[in-house]
Amino acid sequence: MIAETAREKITESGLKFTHQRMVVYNALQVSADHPTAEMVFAKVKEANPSISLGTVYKTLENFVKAGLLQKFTDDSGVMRFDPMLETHSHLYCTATQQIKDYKNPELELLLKKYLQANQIEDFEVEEVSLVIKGKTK
Amino acid sequence: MIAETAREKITESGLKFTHQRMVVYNALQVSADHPTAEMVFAKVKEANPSISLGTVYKTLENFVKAGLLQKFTDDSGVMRFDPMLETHSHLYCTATQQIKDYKNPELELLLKKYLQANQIEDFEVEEVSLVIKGKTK
DNA sequence: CTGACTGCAAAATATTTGCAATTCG
DNA sequence: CGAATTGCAAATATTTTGCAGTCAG
Repeated sequence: MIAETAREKITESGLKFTHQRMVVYNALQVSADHPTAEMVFAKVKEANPSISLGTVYKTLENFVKAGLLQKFTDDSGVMRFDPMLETHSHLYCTATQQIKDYKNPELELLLKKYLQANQIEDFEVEEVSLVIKGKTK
Repeated sequence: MIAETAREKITESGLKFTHQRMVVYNALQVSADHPTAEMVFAKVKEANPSISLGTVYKTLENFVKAGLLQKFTDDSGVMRFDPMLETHSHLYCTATQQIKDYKNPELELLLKKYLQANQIEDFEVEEVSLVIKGKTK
């Protein structure tokens, strides 16, 4: 049951479980795009009309800190939230501005190995973020 | 002479040459970090105290459109401007939030070749943007 | 019961826009 | 001269913050 998964994940991560957090959590799990705070707010209002935008912002920020979400900013400077936690790349369509996840362990390994073999001067690599820009066919 | 180079580059790119554009252009050429519009404004005011922030924004945007600069947004959603036009990666220090250019043709070629050999379904790659996160030693 | 969370509104930040005055070619 | 550019201020957009009231544990 999806409500149960949400409750587990939220409490496991050390956060208090609330109705607002549950609907925000569920909205993100089913999102294919990488929604902005406003997009999450719009979607979540259907299930919980009294939720406020400020709460959505705070909730998303708390989820990121708790490790339930990742966030990044898109080319126009707006924050995007991503429920995929494993290492992955992003495909950015320069025509439609859509952002899709692209998971390719082989590519990730290739990069990781290269950076291990070829140390960068005065820099200790923690993680790598790859954005592939192009057009959806 | 630096003023001459600026004039050439600006006019060659099809833009009208103005004093404001010259100082903005020169400020970026000598910048090592990837300045924000505000940072450019602060630096440029020394050479041209009457310049306005709006003009700096418009100038930077025009330069990007004309192909004289690249821009991207950092993790906090602020726009950064980069005078390096060739393909390159960025080193992002998670401790100091500093962003440095990292040019490595071998790595770029490796990525390019991999993506050529392994086509992504329904997607035509145009360019690749790599951000390496970690800590400056 | 108590600290954490919510809703609301105001504030802070970053960027864009409109327009009259000015400047480049 | 005419079109493009500038400076300034007001408008937008996004995100953060403060605080009084509410709720989960």
